Amino acid sequence: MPTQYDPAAVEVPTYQRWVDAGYFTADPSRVLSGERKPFSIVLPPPNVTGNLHVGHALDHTMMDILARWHRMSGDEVLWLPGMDHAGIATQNVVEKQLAVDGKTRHDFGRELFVQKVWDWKAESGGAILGQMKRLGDSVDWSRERFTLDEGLSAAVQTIFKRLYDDGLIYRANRITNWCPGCLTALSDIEVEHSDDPGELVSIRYGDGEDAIIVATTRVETMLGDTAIAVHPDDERYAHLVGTTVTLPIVGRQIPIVADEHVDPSFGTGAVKVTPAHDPNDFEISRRHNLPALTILTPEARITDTGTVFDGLDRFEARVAVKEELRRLGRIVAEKIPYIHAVGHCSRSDDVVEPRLSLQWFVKVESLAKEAADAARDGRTVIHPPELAARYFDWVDNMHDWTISRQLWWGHRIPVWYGPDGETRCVGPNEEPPGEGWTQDPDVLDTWFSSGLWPFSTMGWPENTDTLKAFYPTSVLVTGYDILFFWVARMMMFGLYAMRDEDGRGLQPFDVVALHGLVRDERGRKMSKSRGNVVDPLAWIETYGADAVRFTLARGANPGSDQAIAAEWVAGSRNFCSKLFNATRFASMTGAVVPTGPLDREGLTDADRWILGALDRTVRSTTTLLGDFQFAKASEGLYQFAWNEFCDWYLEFAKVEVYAGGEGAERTRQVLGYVLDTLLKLLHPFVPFVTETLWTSLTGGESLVIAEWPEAAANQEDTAEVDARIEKVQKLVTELRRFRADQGVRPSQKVPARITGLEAAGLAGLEGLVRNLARITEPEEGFQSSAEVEVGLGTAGLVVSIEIDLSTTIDVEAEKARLAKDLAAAQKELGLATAKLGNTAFTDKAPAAVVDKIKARAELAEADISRFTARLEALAASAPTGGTPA
RNA sequence: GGGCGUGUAGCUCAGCGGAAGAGCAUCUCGUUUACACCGAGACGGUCGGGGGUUCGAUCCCCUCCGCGCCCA
Repeated sequence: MPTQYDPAAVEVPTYQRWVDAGYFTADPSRVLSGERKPFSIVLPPPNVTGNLHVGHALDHTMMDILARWHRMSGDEVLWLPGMDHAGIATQNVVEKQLAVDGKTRHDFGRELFVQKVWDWKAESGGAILGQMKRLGDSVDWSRERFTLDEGLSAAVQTIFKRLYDDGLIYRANRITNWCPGCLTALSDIEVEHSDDPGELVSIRYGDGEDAIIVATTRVETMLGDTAIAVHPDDERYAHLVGTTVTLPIVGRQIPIVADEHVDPSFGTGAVKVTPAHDPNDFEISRRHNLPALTILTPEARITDTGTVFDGLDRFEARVAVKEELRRLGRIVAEKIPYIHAVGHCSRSDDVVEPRLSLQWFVKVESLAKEAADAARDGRTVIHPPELAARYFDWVDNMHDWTISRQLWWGHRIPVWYGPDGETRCVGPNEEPPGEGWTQDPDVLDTWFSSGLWPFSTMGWPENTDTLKAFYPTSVLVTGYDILFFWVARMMMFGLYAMRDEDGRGLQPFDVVALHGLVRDERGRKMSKSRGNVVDPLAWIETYGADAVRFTLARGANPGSDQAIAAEWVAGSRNFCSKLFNATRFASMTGAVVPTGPLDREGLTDADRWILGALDRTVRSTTTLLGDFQFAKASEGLYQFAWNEFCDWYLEFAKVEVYAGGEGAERTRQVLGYVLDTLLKLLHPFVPFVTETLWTSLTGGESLVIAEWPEAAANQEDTAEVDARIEKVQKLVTELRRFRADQGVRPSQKVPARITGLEAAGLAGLEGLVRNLARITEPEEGFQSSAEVEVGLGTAGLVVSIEIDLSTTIDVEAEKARLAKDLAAAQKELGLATAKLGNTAFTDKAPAAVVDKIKARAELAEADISRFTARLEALAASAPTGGTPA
């Protein structure tokens, strides 16, 4: 057996073995028959163009931990994978390829272009699925879905028709977020705001007493102004309301109107009104019957203004119009730079232009209310609860959702227009109308289809066994940053489409478990421009998937961000190696995993101590996983495995095993039992290394289908045993400290006489102390050169060890050691005495607390007198050196 | 501007009314037959500042300062 674990050699074949064995395939019949409880997760569908980034790695690790834990706990687990078609992103990818040959999608026509996108998807799309396998995702590949596949497309058409017939989908001319790069409308959540430097230009309209000054960051839009608005109570402008003013450059007369929504305290209190290019202005125009003049083409070039600026790009026009206004003496002030929030397209990063256009919308009011209610009444629990406010903030203030996109790649809107202006929405099983009718050219927002994901993937609108067994899903795991993207959409559609027997909406998930962002090692957000993006696959190659998973799990505190760095992944790799070596040792010493429950008769204190700690770990791990506390669960397992099992128990076990006999046999069983249980507990976190070690240790088929451990039913109270082992640890640690201070090499054995063990209740544990502290029995000619006294937590309870170093001791080092201990004890005594001298404390504090402080004071006093005596003895006996050997 | 978080050892984070914790980093010693991807030991913190409540505050309240996120 090698001394180091090599993840690269085992991970890929191990994963393939799991898939081939069918461990991840869900069987709804076992749920419907009542044999097993269901546990289901739908994977928030990644983008078909995407690659696994470290945020996915965290998300997937959490889901996989839950899936594997529930599978081992005897639930029927469905973890359903798939991808979304990512309308804009995917179309952009293929259009970029065409652009290399100087072609556009229009050169091919709609049908041919869409075929090219499918070709691309077949060849290079979905790389992320292979990357999920590397990470170890235990998803049911037999149920993989794609938002644009046949079944899901039928689901989209079905729900569209239902919403349309219910009056929840409508078409209207509205101001929408328009991306001049992608040439499509966007929904609110596809717009990202950033504080960008721009300029705030103040322009004077009119002259003399009738002059009115407005400020804007988009000077070119003045060409489309159709009014000036002021607040009705604003006395500064009262005399102007109802009059008109000449629009500079254009020469058009525009009215001055009074509108409640103008903020009189902002700027000059007057605003220019450009109805076709600003949502607020559009509202004002509707209230005052103002015309809306579209002055920008879809590509954001000036158009239809009748000025020399027609044809200019918006940013060129911004400069040119300002210069012309300056020439006309209309510029009164400029603030440069002026930092303000600017919306960018989340796909292309182009500055989004508010633009009046005819689009399809979902009327969200009733849907959003349902989505909020389901969370408020606990049908869906948001975890951690402090993030629920964020969810409510969003669903309570949602605007109607723009669902049409001017793209070709996606679900085409199933609405047809007749020769006489008729409109007909076509359901999934209906024939489209014939001659003379044309279908709406637009497609639906990708999230319209991903909103159906929790049930469309299970076969909806058919009432399949999968749906019956696994909907509502148990938990949705996702980052708080996309709470709006996934959760709100899926909640709205799930509650609308899925109903229980009473016709009540059925929530898509029982729990929404939110995690934070993965940041770089200094806590900064990862970004391409900063160059601090980490590639989880590179880390998987270097350190193994288990190491990446364990690092992410260990940092995953609910709802909060985590930092990650390569050296921490290396630490997790080291942990996997530690497990490997512990198992290696256990195998070499002949550890056996008991087939039934462990026989707890005749066990040593060390055995009972580790079993007690193991039981606590089983209990806490199970509880913490149920509460999505991945960080604490991982940390607890790490501490148990490394600091208790490896650092102490294995050393105790060596003493017993090397002694041979019956005790050795029992220890081998305990070793096997603890390791078997530990590997099971760790399997959801680090599936590959645990699988490798467990199958080799036990000869079992697979940990994937092994049974999740339960804490011993009649667990004995190990408090006394724990106290004894703690004392042993204290003795060993103090002796090691003395040795280190005296410069005695760890491997060097030194003779020593121990007294007081029996009084401390440690009579049977001398062997452990001697072996771990590397001290031997005193032999002939034994001469103590130093005495170490170790206090064991109670005043007067002291074990003394006389050590024969067979050389002079380093008196200065020993003095320093004692002085340090003395100072600590004195500080302790000072604090305790002060408290006890305070009658307010002794009167009001609980008796148990007062007693505890009294005990501490006594212990400190005892320590002080002991340390003082020893220091005095040192000073008297050896002022210049040590005692001759 | 509104809201939500957050500030604890050099770094990343737990703890959140009764003796300051972990991992990593640093320093010293060490090839002792599971492991140098290791072992043993050590160093390191007026728990952002200031008030208040309490017998007692890192923990509760107020306030100020710093940082982050979301929404306008």
